[in-house]
Amino acid sequence: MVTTDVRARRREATRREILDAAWRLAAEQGLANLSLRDVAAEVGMRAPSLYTYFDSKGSMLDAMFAQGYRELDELYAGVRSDGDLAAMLTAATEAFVRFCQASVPRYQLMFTRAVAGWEPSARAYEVSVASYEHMRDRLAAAGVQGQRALDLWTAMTAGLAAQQLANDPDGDRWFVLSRDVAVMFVDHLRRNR
Amino acid sequence: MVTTDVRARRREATRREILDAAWRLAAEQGLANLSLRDVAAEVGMRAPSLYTYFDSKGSMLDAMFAQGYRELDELYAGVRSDGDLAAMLTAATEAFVRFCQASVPRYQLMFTRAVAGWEPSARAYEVSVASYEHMRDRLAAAGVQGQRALDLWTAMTAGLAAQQLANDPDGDRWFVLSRDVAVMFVDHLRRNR
DNA sequence: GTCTATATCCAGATAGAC
DNA sequence: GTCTATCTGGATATAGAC
Repeated sequence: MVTTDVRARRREATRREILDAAWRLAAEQGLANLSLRDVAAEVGMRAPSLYTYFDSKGSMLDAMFAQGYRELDELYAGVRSDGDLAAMLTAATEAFVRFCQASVPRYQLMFTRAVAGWEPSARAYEVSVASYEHMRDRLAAAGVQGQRALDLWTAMTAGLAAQQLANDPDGDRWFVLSRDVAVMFVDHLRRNR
Repeated sequence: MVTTDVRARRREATRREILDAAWRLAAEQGLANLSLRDVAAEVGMRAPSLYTYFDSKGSMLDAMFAQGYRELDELYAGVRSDGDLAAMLTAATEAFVRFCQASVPRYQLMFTRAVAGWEPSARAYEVSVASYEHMRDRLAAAGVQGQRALDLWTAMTAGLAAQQLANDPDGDRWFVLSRDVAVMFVDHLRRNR
């Protein structure tokens, strides 16, 4: 049925519009203060109409959460891995810090528990796990092997981003340490081999 | 006036009781869900009575925030600094991760923006700055000099704690990397001298 | 698919009696 | 200093008309 297909596309487009509006408002007034009323108003609707597109506020947040991890996945996929390891890790770290700076609410939704009564559903969580596994495999191929090394790495990149956002959200203070972290880490790997 | 003094003490004791109750409830039901009604009930009062002891919910959170940084300050003051640098940094990192694990709401209040409409007042913020400066001075005395090195250090410890709380709140998975981080960092300092 | 109207609930804060 | 009663505002979600 062609008409059904058209309607499905239209529906998907509206869902996108709603999510875009939600991100926009979250950036303006804080993720924790995001309300369905405001999101609806932002797309020219009233709150109850949103329930045509999402089962609940939680399922809308689920969609945003999964979207964030798909974006991170794409970002990491674009990091060049043909140079030496330190160069690749530097690029990955810089990309990650910029990714976090680009949208504070996205960062909060993906990496902190900033929304009061919500946590990602199992379905949404799977997307984040897939993203993590892709990163793990790419790093392993580049020479970062073992859970312990990977944990050390994620802690350092998470720390850079956290400090950058908390203390210098629009600046470079921790971003510029990306290369130091990468070199330090590569030296650490060499020493423990 | 003796009576006034007694009343001031009593008042201070009640303030303590209220803060203890707030921490307890925050641990049970989440910092973001903390309400004055519940805190009041926990100490056997009704919500309006709390306004005798705190101007607003925000000022209660301010007191909790400042309390957290005073506790962190004491913790760091107790870290032995007579051994070699790597040993001291390992101890400091382990202490910090345990400090964060000991109270998730305290961690959220101090280091994230987990409460919707609140941020620390200027007075409360000063306490956190003082704590930071003490840590900075202690590290400088031990051989960690310069803003860049300090920023690198805070990022790594913040990252360990963040990953530990997010992915293994009651475990050791990132805690056990404290020594690796310390040694890695000391090597980095030596190389850049 | 969108609306109005409403149910239900909970929050912080204040007025004023005792 | 503590209470009851209330103000004010906001949230998610549902019922049912159009």
